[in-house]
Amino acid sequence: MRADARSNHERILAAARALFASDGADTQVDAIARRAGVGVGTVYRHFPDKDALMGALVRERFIAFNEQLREAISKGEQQPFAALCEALRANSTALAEDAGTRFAFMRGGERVFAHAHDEVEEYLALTNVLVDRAKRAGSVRPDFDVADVPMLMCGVCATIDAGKGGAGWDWRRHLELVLAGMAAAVAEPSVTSGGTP
Amino acid sequence: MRADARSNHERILAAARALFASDGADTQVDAIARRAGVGVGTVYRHFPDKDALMGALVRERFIAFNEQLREAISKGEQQPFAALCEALRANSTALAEDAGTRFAFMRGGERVFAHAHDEVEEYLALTNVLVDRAKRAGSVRPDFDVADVPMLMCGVCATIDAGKGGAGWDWRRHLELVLAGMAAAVAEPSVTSGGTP
DNA sequence: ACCTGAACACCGTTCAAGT
DNA sequence: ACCTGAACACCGTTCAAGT
Repeated sequence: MRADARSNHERILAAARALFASDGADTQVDAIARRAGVGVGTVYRHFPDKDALMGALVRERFIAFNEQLREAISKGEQQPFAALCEALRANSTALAEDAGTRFAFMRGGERVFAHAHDEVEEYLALTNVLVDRAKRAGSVRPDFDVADVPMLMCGVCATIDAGKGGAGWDWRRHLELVLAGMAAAVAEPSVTSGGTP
Repeated sequence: MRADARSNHERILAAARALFASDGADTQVDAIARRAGVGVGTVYRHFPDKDALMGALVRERFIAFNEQLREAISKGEQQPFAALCEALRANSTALAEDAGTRFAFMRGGERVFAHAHDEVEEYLALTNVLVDRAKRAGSVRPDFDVADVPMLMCGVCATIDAGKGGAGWDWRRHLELVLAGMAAAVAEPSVTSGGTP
């Protein structure tokens, strides 16, 4: 790729992240092109459509998530559950600081996540290392599954977004309640008896 | 309101719910009008814009939520935590069966929820009755707050939607983990020490 | 190879004319 | 009072012309 093309590629992504963050659903491709200092056609040369732009943001985020997970894996051998919690806190904090990517997470559908397929697979594999260790140590409920992690994190992400919008919710609280639910604590009879078997 | 106008009003809402459910973000106002058997202008006569249409769906849903809460309040005097859990399960199940309203919940912003302001207030007041009873009974963590309920339910709603879209997530599982986190269980030291104070 | 931006297509919203 | 739908405005995407 030519040097100017690579520079355009990066500037378009940065512009998209900034504008999705500030304008959300009102973000226009024209505005992204203008902010990146290129013509609209150039945006479409680098990213086939708006979904691909959002997909690229999601992909970058998962690459960063995976880096944080690798760090937790290498540092947290002695306290597996604490390591898992710290990794999820680190992931959430990063997401909380990146409203543009959050927009892509929440508003992009399957088509958007498809652009990050490999990175999501790696995310699950790395998370599984942490979950598995914690389960062996007996500090996570035995019926907990790796697939529960993105499910619960999707909920935290929804709270981050809604929380900034006037509702005044605290995603850190949401995350801590979720971590408490993961822990191998003695749940009340009424909880464990009432749910899906 | 004239009888034909009231009938149109209801048919437009039903058409919107059905089309938001099947077409999501691709739902066109023209299509809603066609399905309701009216002209576009009539849609705009009843609902000033698309947000108002979504807001009406949200409003109807909260009215139904509140009915379910009142039922749980009147039936669950003896087992306050079980009553709270049952109410949240009933709310979630209703939402899981109404993809059109879910779309409005997730994609509508503050402007959409503003159309249901009073109903949301009542929802919080009714939920507080259940939470308060359970806290007095010692079965919900003492630091739990009513405002945590919509926050956590927002997460469950995100899972319902994402779960139907190929990810294969089970919102019932999400809800049960959330209920376990609400319970006054003995959390691991590593959880309680690491979060926001 | 890559870039540009005018032109096209699509859809939310309005409003003059109708009952 | 309420309804209709053609017309307008706006924005995602394309593509012929340029470097």
